[in-house]
Amino acid sequence: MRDAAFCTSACSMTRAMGVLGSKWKLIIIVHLTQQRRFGQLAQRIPLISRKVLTEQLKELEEDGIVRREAFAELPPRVEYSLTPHGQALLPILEQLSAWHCATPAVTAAESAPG
Amino acid sequence: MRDAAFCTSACSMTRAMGVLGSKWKLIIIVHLTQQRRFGQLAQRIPLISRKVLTEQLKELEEDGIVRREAFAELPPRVEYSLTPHGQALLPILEQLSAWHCATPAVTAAESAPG
DNA sequence: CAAACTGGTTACCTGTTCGTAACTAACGCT
DNA sequence: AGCGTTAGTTACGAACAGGTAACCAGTTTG
Repeated sequence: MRDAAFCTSACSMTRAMGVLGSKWKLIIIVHLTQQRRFGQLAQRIPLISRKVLTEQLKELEEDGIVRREAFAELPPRVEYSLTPHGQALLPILEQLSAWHCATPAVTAAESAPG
Repeated sequence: MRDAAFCTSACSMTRAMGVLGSKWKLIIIVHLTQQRRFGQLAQRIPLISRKVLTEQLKELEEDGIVRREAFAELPPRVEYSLTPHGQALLPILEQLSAWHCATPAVTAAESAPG
């Protein structure tokens, strides 16, 4: 989802979420470090459908995060890669993954004392 | 949204998105560095409704990211703050905001050559 | 002729998210 | 008695996100 109202907010985190705030985009960006072909991405990203992958890649391309290269072949071969702007996200996403791996184990009982 | 299927994925970014992948959560976390009262948060976070704020704070509390403290007062006073686990997100979110501020200006025409 | 390949599109449907507006509780004040 | 305060709840409807399945194109192969 690209949220126009978010994108024009005075709050920079809100603007960032306006562009990246789909549940799939950060996942796709991370996977682009390992696969480039559309079909490979569709196979390797857990739980995603081709329809959503296509849509999200299109938005990422429009936002200058991803680059699309179509080769003049049949059957069609298209490869996606990160632009420098997209590459700049990678260290941040690695920290986010690491943050989540450091999540303390909590039981349901103690995580919601309220 | 908390997505159970995402939370059990083998991919760590997918698991992280299973917990944080709502469009509001990172925004709320950032705002908790400046406001603690529920009403202040509702006023200062752009575009959010009290219903969504309540729901998202509850999930953040359940996931050990946010701490809720209710004072024995009337009318009720409740303050929210980040747990150490939530605090650990802040440098990452600052980088995300900075990344977005560094977004190159693109016209619609040049951002979607495909 | 049919099948396979790839990347993408589309119609339809379901599930989720969200916003609105009204409501709740108990106290203090007028 | 009614109003204001705060934080939270709830019902309802709207909007959005997403999945499924079928379709498309052109070449190659059997």
